[in-house]
Amino acid sequence: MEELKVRVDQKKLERAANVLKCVAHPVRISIIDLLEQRERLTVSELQDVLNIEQSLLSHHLTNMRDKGVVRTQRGGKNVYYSLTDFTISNIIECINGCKTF
Amino acid sequence: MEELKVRVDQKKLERAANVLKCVAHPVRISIIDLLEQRERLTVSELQDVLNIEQSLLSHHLTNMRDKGVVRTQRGGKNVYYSLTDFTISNIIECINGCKTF
DNA sequence: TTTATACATGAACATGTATTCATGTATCAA
DNA sequence: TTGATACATGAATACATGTTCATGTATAAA
Repeated sequence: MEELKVRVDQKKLERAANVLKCVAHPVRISIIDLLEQRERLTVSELQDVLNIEQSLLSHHLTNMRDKGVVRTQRGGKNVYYSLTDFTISNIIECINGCKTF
Repeated sequence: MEELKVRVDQKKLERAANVLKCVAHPVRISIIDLLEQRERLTVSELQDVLNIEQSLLSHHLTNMRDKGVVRTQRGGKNVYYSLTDFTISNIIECINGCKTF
């Protein structure tokens, strides 16, 4: 019997859980998917595609920003959102790779 | 301007979100990590490593089972848990791969 | 057939999350 | 400076989730 223990430390576990929680929503997955296709998008552009209330979208984006999943950059009247770390999009591919789901 | 749209259909989005929600918890990530190391583990074995109340662990496991992340097999007094789809463990690697977190 | 072991379940509670609505702020153009 | 556009914020509500505690059930051994 070899030693059995959790190989991820507590802090990392919590950060990972937070990121995953942030990703774990249809709208937010969609946002990631869209930002994978275009490096940066304005809220309006996202809204056009997602067809949800401006305020709700804004809340989701703020959430994602707070958790470091996206970052923003103002350009005139627009605010451009982009993925902080492109690797995040792999997570969705991982899920898609799981045939069971 | 090329066409921009969400490339994942609604049902898949919801299933993905559910799986991710299920994974998005320190205890449950730990369970996945452990089941990656040993194909199957009993509740007691998990409990020994995780150091949480039996009932709480059982709730987490039931949760994971309901969402298809793990499956069970009884062996005498024990119930063995294992990953339904080993691919799920990639998610943790994905997270680890994201340097931002 | 009782007792112990291993695990599951349900109620109850606290806390967290999603959504809506109303309102606020920044930027630009007139 | 006013108005329009683009976006953010906060309060309120509804709903979901995490945790504990008490109790229930299955299996095996005595």
